[in-house]
Amino acid sequence: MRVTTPNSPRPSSPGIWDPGAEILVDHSSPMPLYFQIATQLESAIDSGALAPGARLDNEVHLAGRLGLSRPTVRQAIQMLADKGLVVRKRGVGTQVVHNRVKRGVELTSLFDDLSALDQRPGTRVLVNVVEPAGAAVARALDVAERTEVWRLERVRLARSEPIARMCNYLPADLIPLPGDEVLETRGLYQLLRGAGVRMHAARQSIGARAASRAEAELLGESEGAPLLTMERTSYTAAGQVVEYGTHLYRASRYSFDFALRGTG
Amino acid sequence: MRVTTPNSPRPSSPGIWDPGAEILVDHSSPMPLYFQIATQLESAIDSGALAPGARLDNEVHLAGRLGLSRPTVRQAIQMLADKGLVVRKRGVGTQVVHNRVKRGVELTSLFDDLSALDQRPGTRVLVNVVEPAGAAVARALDVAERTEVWRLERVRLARSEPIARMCNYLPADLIPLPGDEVLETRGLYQLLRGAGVRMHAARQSIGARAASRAEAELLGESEGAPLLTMERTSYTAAGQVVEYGTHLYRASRYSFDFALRGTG
DNA sequence: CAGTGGTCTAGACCACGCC
DNA sequence: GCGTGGTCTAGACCACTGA
Repeated sequence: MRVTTPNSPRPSSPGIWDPGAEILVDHSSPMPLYFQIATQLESAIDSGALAPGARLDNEVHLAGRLGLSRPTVRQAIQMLADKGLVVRKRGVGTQVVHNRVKRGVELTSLFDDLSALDQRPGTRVLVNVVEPAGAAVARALDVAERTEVWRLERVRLARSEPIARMCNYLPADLIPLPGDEVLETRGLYQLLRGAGVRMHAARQSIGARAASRAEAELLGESEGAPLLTMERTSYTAAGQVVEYGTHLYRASRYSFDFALRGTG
Repeated sequence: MRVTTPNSPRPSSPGIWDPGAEILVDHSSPMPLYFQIATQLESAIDSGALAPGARLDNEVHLAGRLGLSRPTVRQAIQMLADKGLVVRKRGVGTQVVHNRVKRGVELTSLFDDLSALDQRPGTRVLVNVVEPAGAAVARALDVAERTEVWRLERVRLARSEPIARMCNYLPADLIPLPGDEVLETRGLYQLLRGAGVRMHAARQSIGARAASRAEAELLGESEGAPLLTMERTSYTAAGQVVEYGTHLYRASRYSFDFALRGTG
């Protein structure tokens, strides 16, 4: 997608990186133009071609150079501003942020997180059944009581050591039920994404408590050790519940890192 | 800002609430038009006038009724969609979400949270000094070592019971240093907002550990009790560090609830 | 098929920050 | 003053949905 042009035909002012030279738009692509621009600018920032503090070419120039209207270019840059990658200041310009806030691990799964950290994630499947929903689960999934739901209970391993115990409930008709062997090599969110289920939002609650004897044994901790608890309900864009889960993490081995944005 | 008109002059189609009848825009106001619209629509949703599932008037009609262009109206509705209050579907329309995800407690302070819950928050100030930054604090605040920083240590109370111990570091020149008595009645974020400091993003890490003897005593727990730990760095829109804090919460009395949005 | 949101254009004026 | 982003207009065509 990104094309590098080592020498700009006309050097721009010192300190101002000229994105026009490295951005190409494809009018025949189904991908929106503003998205094409944003993607390429983001790549430039990720790769360091656009270093922190670098000023972007201004909207009007960039639009002219790309042969696009200003609103389109503006929409692209706004995407980056919303992500916190650049800062816009009226009368000044747009700059790549200095102190980049780590990309929020929003709506990712533990499996993804561990994969990204090269922690060799593994899974032990304890329960993988379809059963009628009890009252609490029915309320959480927003379905009628005794509706068939998919119940999943797993232990997550990293480098062969237990990290978490995860209990999940999902609508039974959401995706074809995978066998245990599939669940052992793929995260739940990975499976959902693969089946075209797209998460859009989630409600999450994080707390802590002391480990019971059984929990301690399962996770390789001692009784009374602090555990992180996480309860999460995930939704599609249409507001349908995708998944309800209650997870238990060893506090000695895991913490939740994330980025927040905007004052609401 | 919002004006209620009890009787619509011309009843709209059944099931479709006609926002045009209740929305007024003021072209002379310094508040952007799209923001005026979004605010009033949000009020209608909050108040229940726009019930979950209700369809909004479409963009073109609404624009015509308000005497505005479609992009302006669209920007307003997009704000609500970004907040997760409405769902937009091409070929269908815009609906108020059924399963409303609780407003994320993004970048709020514990004091705000407790105030909102009517928990009668209080504060005991343990430390309130300006001192030279050590290596770790200097790195966290992104300032030179031995720069003067404001150090704050407090115990947060709710209904006169201790809930958390909070340690914060801030650039000393950010706001005039308040006396202890001010800190006892106002949250830190409240003070910062009042001084015009606007938080834009934060990096946060939540974990858990067992209470030491001193911590247990301070918080009214027993030694070894599980505590939630939170470490946070807050930034302005320009990427400057506003505050670095390490907090300790009684797990028996507090949990972090928040909403996540978008798949990143 | 008609209706909806998604995208895009080619301009315009304004408010703000800096010089 | 001048350049910047912030806002706004009045159209346009397209893709998708549902009847």
